[in-house]
Amino acid sequence: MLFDPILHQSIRSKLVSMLISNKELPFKALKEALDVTDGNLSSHLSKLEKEEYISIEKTFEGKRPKTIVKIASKGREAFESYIEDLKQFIEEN
Amino acid sequence: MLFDPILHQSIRSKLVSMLISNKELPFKALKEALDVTDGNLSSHLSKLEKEEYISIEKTFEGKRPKTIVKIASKGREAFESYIEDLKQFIEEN
DNA sequence: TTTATATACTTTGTAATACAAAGTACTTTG
DNA sequence: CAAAGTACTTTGTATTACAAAGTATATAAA
Repeated sequence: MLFDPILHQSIRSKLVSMLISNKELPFKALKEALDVTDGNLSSHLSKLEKEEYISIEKTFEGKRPKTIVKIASKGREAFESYIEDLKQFIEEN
Repeated sequence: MLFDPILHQSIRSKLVSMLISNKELPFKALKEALDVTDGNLSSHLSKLEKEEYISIEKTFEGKRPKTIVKIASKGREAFESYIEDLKQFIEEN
């Protein structure tokens, strides 16, 4: 039984977890909480968006660009399954 | 908090888990249980051995080569920590 | 008895990943 | 208005994860 390869990665699982408990988060908040470089976060977000696990909304805060990230239903379901898989793995060990 | 990159991989975590509950296992049994190709298993074993998570013993069964794999103390400890990390992650979610 | 097939692996090649560095497009500040 | 800052994305690269091909020996078939 293989774990979901999209979520079985330290940064992405934490990222998705944050989006589930927060409804929406800006790029900067994610970057700081996850302690990653801009480029690294950008590529993880692109990957999650491509898989439709999250949605990315580009807005403005005053005159500055602002990227708002939200969980998508597919991402929420995948995360729940992933947690169940982890639970089962732990129970077996 | 990042998960141990050696263990945070579907095949390797399952492999190490098998070694913890089995004391020792031959190459073939691992290959069949994990449902991987020879090459893939070989490289995962090499990686775990390089990290001293496992030990690999080359013996013979009759005239045929036989590779016996065992958990090493470092691997056992790392696995226990990894499980604790997973538990904590689950509790937070 | 050479030839083929099987066993038990390891090495090599390659596509995908994870990351930082560099780049883009502004905006603010000295 | 030049320099520095903000908010990202794109590019380059080292590392992975995997299967295909290779190595070495053993057994079976012709």
